[in-house]
Amino acid sequence: MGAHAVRKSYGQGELLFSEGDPCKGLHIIVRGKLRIFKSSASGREQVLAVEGPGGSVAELPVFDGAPYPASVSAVEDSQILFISRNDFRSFCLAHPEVALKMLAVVGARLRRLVGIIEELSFATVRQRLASVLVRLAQTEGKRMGDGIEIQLPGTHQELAHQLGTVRELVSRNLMRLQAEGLVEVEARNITVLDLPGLTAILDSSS
Amino acid sequence: MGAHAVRKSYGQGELLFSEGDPCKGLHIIVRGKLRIFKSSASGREQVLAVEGPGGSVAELPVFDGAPYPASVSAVEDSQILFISRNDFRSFCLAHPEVALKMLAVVGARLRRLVGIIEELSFATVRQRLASVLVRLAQTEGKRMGDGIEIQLPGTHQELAHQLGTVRELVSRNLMRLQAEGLVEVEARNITVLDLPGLTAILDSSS
DNA sequence: TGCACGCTGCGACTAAAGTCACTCGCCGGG
DNA sequence: CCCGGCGAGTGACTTTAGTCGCAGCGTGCA
Repeated sequence: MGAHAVRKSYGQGELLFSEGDPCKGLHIIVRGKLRIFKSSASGREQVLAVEGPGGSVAELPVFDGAPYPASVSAVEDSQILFISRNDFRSFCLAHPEVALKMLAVVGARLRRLVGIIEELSFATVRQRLASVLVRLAQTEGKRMGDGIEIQLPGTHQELAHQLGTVRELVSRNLMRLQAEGLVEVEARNITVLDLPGLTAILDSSS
Repeated sequence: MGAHAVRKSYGQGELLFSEGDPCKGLHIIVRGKLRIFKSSASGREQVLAVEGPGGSVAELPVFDGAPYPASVSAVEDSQILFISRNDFRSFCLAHPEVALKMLAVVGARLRRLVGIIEELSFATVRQRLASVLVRLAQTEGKRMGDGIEIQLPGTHQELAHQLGTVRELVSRNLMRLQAEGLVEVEARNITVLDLPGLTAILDSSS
């Protein structure tokens, strides 16, 4: 009866499973950070979500039994709680409020995916980049004398994967924002000098 | 106690609700066809899904109470069964298996969204177009002497919205496929002459 | 009959995205 | 100390996407 959970550990960069693999069960993050992503034949990647402690991964195939629609890897060393498909199903049937909770979680993920679709089909790389910079500035930005200091979560390559583009465009667009006086770039540390100006980029139709 | 459902009717093109509206409840399609879509400031649209009879719409905000993430309009005259948010919630709590069913439905939608993201970030307009042609040929295509006859579900404009692009590109790419001898275009009726060739477009990395 | 409107086909153009091929600087291991 | 690898910057180029403006065509309706 007690949820039969198994503890698992993954090292940085390790793959939990790949797109297309049959679904074994639900993964809950105890410690660390996971990256859900799609990869293309030509080596490109598109990150769908990054989940931290308390988050879960692969909720959906648990319910329809179909294979995983995307791959998941560990961004950093992580500890995972694993619950098999059947155990979780019966747990949901016994506790309907848990099922509703799951619906809320899946709903939130759905919203984020819709957001990604919106950005991919309506926004330029420049706008998407500005978008993450604004988000970073608003959440983990440190107010300094001359602006807000933020720091990129990973390499340009990784950021490119999140934006659905390539490294060079990230680099170039960052430089362009700097040339326009909106930000100051020093490697991975960025100072946002003109947040309103940066925000204005988000809804410029031209 | 019995699920308090209301019948509603919508004419062709009518809007059921817009992105950002507060969520009232769940919509189930009795007859007709609904289109879930996002629209941008500059008038562009991206179709997220088209649902037919038996399908439902706006499942997710029912559970988290947040506003609708996208807009929904009727593609053709439609009859809808509407269930208010609270009625449906309590119904789910009383019948856990219904909640699980909903999870499966939402899961399927999630899968489709992931598919859209994949196409948007990895595939060209040409490939996406070829993709829908192949899908149409495989589902509702009529085998004729010289090929498979299919017919576009709507105008080029509408198809463009589904592909996340503009009318002209649909027109041009169709013409190009014709020039290459893969299809024959006569207005909205298309004859697929070389299905393997068309399929080959889908995974050409260059 | 003919006019208006919606759908489609182009041509020419601009802009954005992506590719290739390199250079440079930094850091860590041999 | 030198080397190798990785991340980053950059110029030049190709390809794809998107924009603008307009012409042709059919259908329906006055």
